Amino acid sequence: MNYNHYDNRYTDPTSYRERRSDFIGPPAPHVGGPVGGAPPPYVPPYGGSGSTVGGPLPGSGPFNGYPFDPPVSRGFDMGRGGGHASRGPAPRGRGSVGGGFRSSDLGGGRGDFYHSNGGGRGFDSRRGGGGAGGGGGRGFDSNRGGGRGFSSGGRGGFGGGRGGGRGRGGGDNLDSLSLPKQEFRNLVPFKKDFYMECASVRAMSEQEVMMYRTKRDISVEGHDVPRPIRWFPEAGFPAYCLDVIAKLGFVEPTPIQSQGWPMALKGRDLIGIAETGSGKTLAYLLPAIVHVSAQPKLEYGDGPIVLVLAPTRELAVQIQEESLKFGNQANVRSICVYGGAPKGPQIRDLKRGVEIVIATPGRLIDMLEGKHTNLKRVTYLVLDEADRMLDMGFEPQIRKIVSQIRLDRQTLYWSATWPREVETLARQFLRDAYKVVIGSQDLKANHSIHQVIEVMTDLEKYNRLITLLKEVMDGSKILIFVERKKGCDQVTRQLRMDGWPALAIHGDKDQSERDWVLSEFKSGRSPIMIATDVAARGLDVKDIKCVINYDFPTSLEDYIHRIGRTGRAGAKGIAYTFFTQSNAKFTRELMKILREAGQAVPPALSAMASSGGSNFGGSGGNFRSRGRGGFGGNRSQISGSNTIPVGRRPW
DNA sequence: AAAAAAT
Repeated sequence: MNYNHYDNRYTDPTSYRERRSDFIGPPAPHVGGPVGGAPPPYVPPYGGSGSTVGGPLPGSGPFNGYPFDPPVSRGFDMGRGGGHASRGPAPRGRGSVGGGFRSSDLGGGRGDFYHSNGGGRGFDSRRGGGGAGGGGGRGFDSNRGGGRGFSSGGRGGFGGGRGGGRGRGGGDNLDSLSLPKQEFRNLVPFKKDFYMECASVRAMSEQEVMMYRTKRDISVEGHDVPRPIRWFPEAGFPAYCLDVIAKLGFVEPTPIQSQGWPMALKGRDLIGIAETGSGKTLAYLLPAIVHVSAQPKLEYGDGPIVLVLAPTRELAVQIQEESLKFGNQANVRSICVYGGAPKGPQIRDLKRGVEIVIATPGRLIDMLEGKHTNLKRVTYLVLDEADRMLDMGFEPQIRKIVSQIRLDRQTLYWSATWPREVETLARQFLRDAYKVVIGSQDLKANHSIHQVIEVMTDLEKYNRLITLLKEVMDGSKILIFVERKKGCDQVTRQLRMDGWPALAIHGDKDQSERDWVLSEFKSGRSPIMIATDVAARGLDVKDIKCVINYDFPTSLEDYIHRIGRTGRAGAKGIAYTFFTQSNAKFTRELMKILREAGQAVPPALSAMASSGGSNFGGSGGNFRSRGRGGFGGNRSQISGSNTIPVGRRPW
């Protein structure tokens, strides 16, 4: 139990409960709204009268008693407006962290995948059969060739993909010095194909299979694709898993599950793309449990068998919670390894031996460097939010981690968004993968979310937020996204000043505060959460009524993920988005998303599209979106130049 | 022109 992320509460001088009551006040006949109880009609709280849900205590000012009152020095400044004014060098919160792993460290000329055109990486050599470790490569190929002859595919391994005359000089030291090169010789073979097609599935005609897939919008790629299963028992999971599924109240597999499970159980690599809230986590966790159960028991000193990587700590924790529901059996323990929490308990748990590790990359690398665990026994690797994990900031870390894992592993990628550019990079870590996409691969929002776009200026945002909250607020959960940490604190502070029960979460806050804020939000005790993109992906909070994009996100993928915090598991949701002139470059693509989802396109928005999508807000636009939106598409792409990053979406 | 991820 020591690995529980709430541990820090118990080590705090003030207990969690004390702090809570400090904020909310006594369970309260005298406070207007009982915090946890049935939500009364929300009384917009101007004037800080005591009559608010979880609002300020009687007689207390804003922030009074908020246990994580942000110090003013954090730039928690009350002035609003002028949001985009400051252009100084953004103070990097975690400068030291950032420094170590950026792609620039990987040596000259490499470029991240968004820029891959310039890099000359020779991706394709991999498929051609060989690549032969690419000169100074890492020697994976030789390892492979020597011993096992696992899979005769012409897979060049990493070497092939990367070598390409790049001369990985200095940059690579980072990998080789801090982590010993993994030894892949004489690996014990392992089993990864567990799939036995159920008779009722085999009985389906090709026709029926096709119809089933069409009806559920399932498209598949790869050779030897298994048929979808239609009911939980057809997957062949252990009985106790089916019990849990029944207890959770699931009736029928979601499309990603019905096609993804047989694929994953066959032991094959997989790219699984399905909309937010459609059950991707279970799509990989249950096969993981089957996988683990078939492996020899862990021995002393062994690392995990299953490794799940996630982009934020909260998401990692959530995945572990999910896996705990199923992993009650002694042979599938799971722990979560992530930053911001004390290392000691994590180290202890790792050393004790654990089958499933769910981790954020940084802390896992830390653990590997400290030799507290190893990845020699990992045979089932999951990248959740895979496109995010392969994004610039993460890719080097992923590369480093994956280089420690045997090549004949099973690798699975999952996300709701899958930009085409990511696939080439992604396939470097896969072999002979299936791909299953629910719906089209184009950017697509969950259709049970009602999307409302409101065009306005920056100066109008706050007032509109207040009127919107008055309209919407009935005590249920509202998640507000802002672009930056500073703005996150500002909006939160202002809302609290105005008496709204709002808490902020972002990456500059202590993990203990992040945990606390999220739990307050989840429980509904604090029904308004203001967040940066730390909360954009994966988080599954029950009954979020409404998402508000106070600031438009920096990519449309993020837009999809953010609004996907509502409308989960078949529920309806609503998402309001404040859209300003400075977001004009997203106009066309956003309209496409709206149309696809059958949502109204407000005239003010279409007007922005026809007015030319002018996009010169200061310094020239975000390279990631260049070439994708507005009319500016081809405008400024100097083709062939390595100095101008190639946009994420070349069409 | 952001955020996130190790200390």
